[in-house]
Amino acid sequence: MEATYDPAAVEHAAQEHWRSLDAYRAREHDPRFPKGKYYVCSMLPYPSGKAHMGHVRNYTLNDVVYRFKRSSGYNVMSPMGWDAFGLPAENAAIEKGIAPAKWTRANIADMKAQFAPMGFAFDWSREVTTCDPAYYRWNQWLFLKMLERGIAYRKTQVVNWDPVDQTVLANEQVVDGCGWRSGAPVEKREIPGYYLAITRYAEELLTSLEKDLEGWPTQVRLMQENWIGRSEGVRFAFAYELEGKRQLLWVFTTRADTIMGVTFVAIAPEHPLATELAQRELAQREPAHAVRPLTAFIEASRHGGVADAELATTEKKGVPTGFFVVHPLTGERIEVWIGNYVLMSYGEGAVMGVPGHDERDFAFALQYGLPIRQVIDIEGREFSATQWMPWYASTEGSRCIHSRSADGRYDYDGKDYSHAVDAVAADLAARGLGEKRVQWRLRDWGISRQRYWGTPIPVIHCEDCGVVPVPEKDLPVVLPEDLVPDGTGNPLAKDERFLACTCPRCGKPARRETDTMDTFVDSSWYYMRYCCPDAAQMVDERTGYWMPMDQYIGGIEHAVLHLLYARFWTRVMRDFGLVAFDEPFERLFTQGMLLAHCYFREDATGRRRWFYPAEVEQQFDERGVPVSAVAKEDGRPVVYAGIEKMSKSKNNVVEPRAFIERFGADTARAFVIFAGPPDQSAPWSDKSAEGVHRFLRRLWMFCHSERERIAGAPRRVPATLDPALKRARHELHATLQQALFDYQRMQFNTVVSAAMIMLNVLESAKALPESGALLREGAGILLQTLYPIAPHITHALWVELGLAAERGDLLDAPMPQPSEEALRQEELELVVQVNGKLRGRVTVAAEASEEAVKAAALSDEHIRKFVAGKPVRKVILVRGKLINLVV
RNA sequence: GCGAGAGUGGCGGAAUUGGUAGACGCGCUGGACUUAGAAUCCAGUGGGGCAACCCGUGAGGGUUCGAGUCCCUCCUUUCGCACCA
Repeated sequence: MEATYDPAAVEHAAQEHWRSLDAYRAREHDPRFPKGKYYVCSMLPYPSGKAHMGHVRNYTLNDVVYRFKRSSGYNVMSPMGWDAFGLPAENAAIEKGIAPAKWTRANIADMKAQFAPMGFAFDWSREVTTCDPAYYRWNQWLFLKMLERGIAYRKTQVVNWDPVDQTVLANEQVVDGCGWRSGAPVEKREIPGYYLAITRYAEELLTSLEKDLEGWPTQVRLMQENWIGRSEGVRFAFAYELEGKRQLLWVFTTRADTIMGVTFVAIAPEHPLATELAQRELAQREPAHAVRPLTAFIEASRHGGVADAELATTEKKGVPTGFFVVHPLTGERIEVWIGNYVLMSYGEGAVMGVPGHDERDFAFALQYGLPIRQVIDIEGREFSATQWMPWYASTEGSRCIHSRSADGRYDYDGKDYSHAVDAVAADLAARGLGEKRVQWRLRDWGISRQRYWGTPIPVIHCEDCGVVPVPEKDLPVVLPEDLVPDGTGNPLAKDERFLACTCPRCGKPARRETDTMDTFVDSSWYYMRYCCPDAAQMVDERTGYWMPMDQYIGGIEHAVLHLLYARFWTRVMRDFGLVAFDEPFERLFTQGMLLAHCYFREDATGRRRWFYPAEVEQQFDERGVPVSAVAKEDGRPVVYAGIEKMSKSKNNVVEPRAFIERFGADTARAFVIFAGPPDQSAPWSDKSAEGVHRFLRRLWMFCHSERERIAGAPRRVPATLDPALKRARHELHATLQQALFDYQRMQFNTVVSAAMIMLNVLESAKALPESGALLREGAGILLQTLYPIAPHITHALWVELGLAAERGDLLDAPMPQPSEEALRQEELELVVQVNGKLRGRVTVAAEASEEAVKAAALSDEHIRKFVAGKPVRKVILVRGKLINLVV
């Protein structure tokens, strides 16, 4: 055994050992594991080409779960793959002139090589790469199935359009109303595309959140709940006449109790009625240069961002149409306005305007001088038509007032919120003008992208037959991999080889669809493909064995996108009989980000130069308070800018390679685990990481120096021990108990602490006489406790101490359990409180009665001083902890 | 604006159910070993006080024998949603 710890050699040897065993290959129904399957998986990475410490943290968490569960007797499977389609590859192509396929595949190879030294227990035989035709053909296949059943459908809808890049942009890609790449003002445009009917599953996706996902963080469940956004209300109509025909203008409201307070109706600029009225305006107001307010307003709202946050802060604007509809209950004539605050995509794209009891309507009415009526009263509070008060919109303790129609037919005065809503809904229903209705915020999932690097949507456009699905036998529709996008539109649209095809229905020449699928389609089911990567179908019975996944690990940023789509996709697969479960992820763990310190120096022009943390030396005063930081290169000061998310622009992305070369993967792994609770963000710190390295080195030294004694020691700890040895053993087992509890609840940072405590205990016990057996037992417990976090060094020491020969490979050695006997104590030290304040300690027999403990406490002179002869009114004894004397 | 979470030493963070606040580590101080440094080891390290002791978990109140933990009010902060009718 080497006297000094050499991480590179140790890690290389351990990895070679496990590679030779093909140790991480998971097999269905493996008889070696009595407890059955356990599927743990991390969200698959995008192959950017650069591995950073954040990856190390994420996959170490995954790996700790893998190893702990395997040591606990489970047949564990932990796969890995690549989210290989997407925009960054196209941008790299534009920048460097490389085909996205080539760039992506090179990155995958690179990243895989960078992950290798970390020693993660991935079953690479199950690797999935989403840009492989063998994978994405099943995206296409299921899409065709959905098309058949109407779950996928084609429609034309308003989207964000970048006029320079010639593509649709997602809401997140619109920055200040402009395209994030081109900088051009984004337009709203009606574009045909494919949608998946996720709203059909809205109810189920919502109720399942509470029913089936106890293993998910409440935060994520809440986010999904809000995203799905169920609201109960009333859908009703205002009647109107246009060109001699009676028509209905539908609106949705959750406040039907305020229907008597309607003073206007507002419709979205994209509302069909707005379009129609604008056309009438065009027809009426010749010549062409005449002022046409409706057309102008609609046109203006077409520009400008549609990002929701931006809309929320935009001033409320509108235009009166001069067109009137009839209030369904009062018969009043109500003017229709076009309002920029009405969303076409929610409800009916039209709302009743009740300025008295809706803050937005209030602001709108105030701006345009529309009447404001109070129809709700709360405990007689004063209502002002010039000043909005939050209680105006309250439903709590509300009563309807001034809510009688002129003819007396409808009267809600005195009714509270829910009775009024019921009555209004019934009255509307009786007239055939409305009914109660549940409205969802969730919208169908638009999956068409005018992008090259994605799954081709398998449809063909024929002049005669229209849109024709590609027949199943012709799948996959393979994406040509040699195209290099140049930033202007979709290169597929210019590629004749791809475009040209024949119509499957009539055989005439036709054109292929050039839109590709949203990459969230790829990530909606890859974790099922891991179970059967070579299957000739989308999934097979092996998926039934591994799924649902036992533990999913990933970032919270996917709370409403990927995690919602995957739940939806799973249900679609279930309804097609492909799988037999509703929810894909039994338990979800959202890991925190890894942050890093950042430092900069400003030059004369105010430009900041950011220093990589390792280039900076932090200086402290005599109390340990940081006072200044200097650059190592010139010793001159730099400005400390705090702890931030790792980013290229702040030059604080810590790359694992150099660190691992110096300190080893075990140190990197143990530090990212030790740095803080796994579900919270934690800062990377070179100094602290070195502290963890020191611990591993001490562990190595300890095993090296005690190796002979341990090897020659009895395998069982003697039944009777010296008090000092007994205390040490007690602490060892109590710490183990704590560590096992922390593993269960995924609080791995304190497991590292536990291992450190164990080493401290052993270090002080080694000098005690007859400590050999205890050291042997303790070293075994320590190595097994630490193993899931730092597998290489523990494996090496396990072998060196002869424990492998005795108990087999560390991989499958069962986790030790604390011994009852070691945990039992004959004597306990109790804390003595007087009136709840700590005043001393007494040592008593474990079974001592309350009276005995009290007597022992009172016999202590120090404690008597605080009791000061006063009568003890009450004694509270907490077994094994403390006694409190109340005087 | 709405919703959720978090505020503990110089720093990262501990403290299963209300029961010894600050585990473990970093940093810092002193010492040992070294020609010297690095490394390592030993001791100390919440604040105040010579001491007995007092004060301390964002602020203020409350419940309790006892509160970092429970309740109320407020402040700060992070995250999510954001004209959803």
